[in-house]
Amino acid sequence: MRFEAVTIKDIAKATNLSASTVSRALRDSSEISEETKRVVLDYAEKLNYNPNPIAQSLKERRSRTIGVVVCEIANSFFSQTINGIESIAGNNGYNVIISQSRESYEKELLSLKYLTSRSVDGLIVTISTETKDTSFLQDLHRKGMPIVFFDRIVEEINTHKVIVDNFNGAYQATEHLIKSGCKKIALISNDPSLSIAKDRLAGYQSALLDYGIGFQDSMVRYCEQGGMNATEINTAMDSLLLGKNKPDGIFTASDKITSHVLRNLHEKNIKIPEEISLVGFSNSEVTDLFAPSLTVVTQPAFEMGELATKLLLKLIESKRPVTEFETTTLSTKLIVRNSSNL
Amino acid sequence: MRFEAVTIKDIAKATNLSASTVSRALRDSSEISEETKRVVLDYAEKLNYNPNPIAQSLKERRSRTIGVVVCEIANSFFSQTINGIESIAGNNGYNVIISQSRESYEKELLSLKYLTSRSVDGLIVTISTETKDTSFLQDLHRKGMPIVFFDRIVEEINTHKVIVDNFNGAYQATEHLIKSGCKKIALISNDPSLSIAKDRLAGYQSALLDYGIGFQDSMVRYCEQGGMNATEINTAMDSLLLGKNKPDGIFTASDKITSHVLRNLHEKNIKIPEEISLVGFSNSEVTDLFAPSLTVVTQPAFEMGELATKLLLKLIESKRPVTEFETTTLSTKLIVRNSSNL
DNA sequence: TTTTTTTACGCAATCGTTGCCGGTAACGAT
DNA sequence: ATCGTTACCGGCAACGATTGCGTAAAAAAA
Repeated sequence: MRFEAVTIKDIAKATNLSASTVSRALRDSSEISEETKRVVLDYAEKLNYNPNPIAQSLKERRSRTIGVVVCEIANSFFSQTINGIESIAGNNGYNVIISQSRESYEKELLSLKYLTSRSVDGLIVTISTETKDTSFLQDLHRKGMPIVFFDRIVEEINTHKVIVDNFNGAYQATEHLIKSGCKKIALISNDPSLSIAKDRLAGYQSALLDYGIGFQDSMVRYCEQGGMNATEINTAMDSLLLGKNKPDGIFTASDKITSHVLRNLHEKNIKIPEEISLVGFSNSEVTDLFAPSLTVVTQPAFEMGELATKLLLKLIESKRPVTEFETTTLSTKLIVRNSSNL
Repeated sequence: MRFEAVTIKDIAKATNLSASTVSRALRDSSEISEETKRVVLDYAEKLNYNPNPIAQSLKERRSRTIGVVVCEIANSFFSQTINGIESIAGNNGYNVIISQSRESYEKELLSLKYLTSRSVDGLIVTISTETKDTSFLQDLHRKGMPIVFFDRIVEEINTHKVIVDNFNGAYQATEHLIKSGCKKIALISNDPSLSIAKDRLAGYQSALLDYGIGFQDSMVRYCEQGGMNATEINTAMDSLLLGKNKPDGIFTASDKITSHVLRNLHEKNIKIPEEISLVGFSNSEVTDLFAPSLTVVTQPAFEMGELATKLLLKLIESKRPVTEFETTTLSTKLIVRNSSNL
């Protein structure tokens, strides 16, 4: 079944004018008499005419569509970002196609190929935890595809980027654990190849150093799949807790990891914060309801989405090739609750 | 800046063939010699040619795009549904444009107008809590736009629908509360004009009846904004708890309402389940981590999305107007945890 | 009245792709 | 030598909207 829309030709036939005149009348050209404009506009109104965006896209060689590649929609941080993206895009007449990588390099590549073959005008991307090879993105970038990275950025590609101060967010979280009395603080993070993982590790290390606690590699666990499956995190937890150097505080570096770790601690009947304090990155809106309520580092996800989109639109709508790029760093926020109380 | 793609004409020029021959060679037509095909395909491969979907859309008068209108992406139930939608759509070469109503009739209308003006081939819709007037949707449907409803369906429009057995889900939840010893069970639900609210109310009433507990209107509260703001729910809770007939069990009929009610009970320092038991619809993946862990009714959101998309594609790709429509009802699942323990 | 300017509109091409028709060369059959 | 067939390929038109260019008619200037 097909939905037949009104075209400019329908209006032309009905008004006994040419398509060009109708087009110009609709776009309020000065070459058309007021009289004719009124006739055309009235008729267009009556028939509920809408210009066919596909035809316009073909003519203008642009789709007014931006592609977004995130790891997972059903993740508070990303869904909030998408909210921000859609709000700005919508206000500027752009639509958004979202694609998920599910932390898989292969799916990410497929997503990117799909989006570019759908001729998007630009891309907003956060790379998957598996991604080591960014040559496809580099190719796209070289060929002139506007790209903005957020969250997990690709350092070697020079374009606009939107991130939070991951170093400082991690520093504050670790510092908070230290001030809460923790002496042996573990870090459970994403794959260390990710930009965010690097920065958060650095912040964690720096805080330990500043407070005279030595950094130990044995206190750090990396989740190569970014916490997509619980097993990975449970393994990390097991090895961490069964060792001789049992931590009294855990800093988790992502949304998924945080909730999985909390679940694991529950299963092990470990008291929080009495035995182990827990602080994690999380943008979930219900961490205050957790048992115990979670001390979290939150990111301004919505603003990040807005900003990334504004930057992308600037790239897309720029007349000449852009060579000056900016990396915007927003602030995280530490919300202290009961999983880390003194 | 613009991203210039390779076109059929580029290949035609380079191979000294006509555009039509190239087109046919690429589509493996029998009218083209194997020789020519190889030349064309090799060249296309080398240049990384992709057919321009916009031009194809214009030619074929279809966009291979489906529009989705949900209330909020950042809601577990809907993001899981979107997952299902994207998976089926992607596998069939369709892309998905998502639009949010944020429970506002006005935004819903704007979303629908936007999507249809972007010439989507079909729509997957769940209506907002504010929506009373569905004439716009009816118009679209009458004009032949394929539409599939899920979750909050529009009864008066005859098309495919995907829902869960809301009656039974509510019945089970209420029954469970009764069997847990609750005598005075409150219901906090969405606006009663919504199909799901009606069905869940009916299931709740029926369970009360079956177990010899009279239904009292005073035990029911409706949230006209669907729990988009906490105030509305807090007001409902205040009036419910301050009355002489204080409930000993609460059944919440949506994701958002459930977590807001839990938060409200915490603020009031009410012990769960000792003072009040709580059971609610929720598709959040972390309700097991709540304090206390929540007894919930979950919906197979992903499958609903998949199914809705399959049905929509069937509508879109049907040669003749479809007149026979089906309403598929999936099952909910009651997961008993500590917010309602005996 | 004649010439110039202005007004208002149509024609045709374009974007990339594809369906339809037509054309040509090669080859075998008559 | 002529005809018919087959295999291959090119040209044209169209999808819907836009735009440069051309032009008839009306208005203004001469």
